[in-house]
Amino acid sequence: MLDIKYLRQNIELVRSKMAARGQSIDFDRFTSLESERRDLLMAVETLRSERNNVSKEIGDLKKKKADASSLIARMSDVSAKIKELDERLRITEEELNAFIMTVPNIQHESVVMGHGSEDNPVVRSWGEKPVFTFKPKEHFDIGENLNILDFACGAKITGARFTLYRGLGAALERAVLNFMLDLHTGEHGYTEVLTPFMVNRESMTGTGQLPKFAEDLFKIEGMDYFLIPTAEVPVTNIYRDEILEEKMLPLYHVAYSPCFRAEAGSYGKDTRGLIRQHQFNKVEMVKFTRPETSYDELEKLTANAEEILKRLGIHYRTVSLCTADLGFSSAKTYDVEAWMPGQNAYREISSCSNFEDFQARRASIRFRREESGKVEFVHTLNGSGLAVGRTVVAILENYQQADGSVLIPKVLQPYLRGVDRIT
RNA sequence: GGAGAGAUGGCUGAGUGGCCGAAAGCGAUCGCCUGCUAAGCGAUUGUACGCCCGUAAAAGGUGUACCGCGGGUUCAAAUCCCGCUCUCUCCGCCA
Repeated sequence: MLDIKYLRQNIELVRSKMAARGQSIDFDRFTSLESERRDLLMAVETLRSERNNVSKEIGDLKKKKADASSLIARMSDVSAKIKELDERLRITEEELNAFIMTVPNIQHESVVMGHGSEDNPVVRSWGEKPVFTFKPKEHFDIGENLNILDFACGAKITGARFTLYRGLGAALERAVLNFMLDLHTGEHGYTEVLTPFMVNRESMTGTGQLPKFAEDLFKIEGMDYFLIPTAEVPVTNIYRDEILEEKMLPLYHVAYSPCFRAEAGSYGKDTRGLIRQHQFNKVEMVKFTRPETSYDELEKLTANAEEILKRLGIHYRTVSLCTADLGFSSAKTYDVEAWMPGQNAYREISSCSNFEDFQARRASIRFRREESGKVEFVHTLNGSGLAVGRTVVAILENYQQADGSVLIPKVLQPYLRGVDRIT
């Protein structure tokens, strides 16, 4: 959510920023709603002020046993008027709120103008594509041949886009996520949290999934709870409606969670394999920072995600999302894309974003400056570190051997009781 | 699932219709005192939104709202009434 005051004063700037994102926003409607709100507010507050004053007089008169009936009659009218204006104000604020909730964040000046993912500039890459003496297979073939991934069984138990992992497949998934958590907590300074996997409506609204993206969520029947699409939601909401001390910042949290996504609108895309599931595991990093450090923190956060792939020995590249590809709440996003030899493509395995104060304003997460005592919004950032299922895909495809077996990267072997190859 | 108790500021806790944005204590900040620390004394101590004045930004003044959330009664609600949520205790069930 953008700052209403900022929006009011910078309409043209915001308009051009939104145009670059391919969004057209009806700012005339905003302007008229906004001035209507202020007019109504002023009117209602004036009446309230009168009522407060006269009510005091009535109290005094009554104490002196004097007659207050004419004042009471007048205030009765005033109260009725207040009620009526209040209702109009409520409706206007609701509309204004609904409007502002649908305006995306303003992108950082370093974000390049583009029309789609093909315009995302590559900012760096690491490692090299492995060379195979045979035609590398896709992970679902490797996994099924080794009997560690069973897509048919996942479909039987639940439905499409669910998978059963068997034996060393299940163990590999667990090894990968433990390795990630240990690295981020042990070397990168993150504090681990384990959160609820379903959250209420306020939490979903705080991080921006609602009201705009309800169709992407799974909702619990009979309750106003939702399955989380990412640990970002519960972790960011830890500090919802709080004022933090400046010296607490920056706060680093890392959380494992399963992620549940309805994947509405992605029919026919990545229908085979682990790439696009209704349920997948992810290790998520979340930061709360002072505004002046958030872009440095974004670089560090992205480096923390990349470090996982370096240690696993998987070639990747990092792209900076262009205006058209940038998420709703994000001011700047780096995607880390791992090389997947079976697919002969780079696939997103992490997405690291700086939301600046966009989420913090929605979720009301603030901090008090030590110097001035002033309250300001924090900046929130988050990034996958990494998507666990897709990391397993990358391992299977990059470490596959001619005989169909898969080597286990050295760093994971301690997490697999020393197993160095799945056969 | 059944029975009961509760929700007030950073914290503890008073407040059953007007003098309550809210006593008192603790904590915090500033000042005095002091060789230093402690003690003591004094002052300050929420957030949001609007308006005025003014500014590079601020400061300042003023109004309104906020005592779990939503509604109602009343000239007037932290206080009375209704609904909801959450917390705690006991019973049942359970990993």
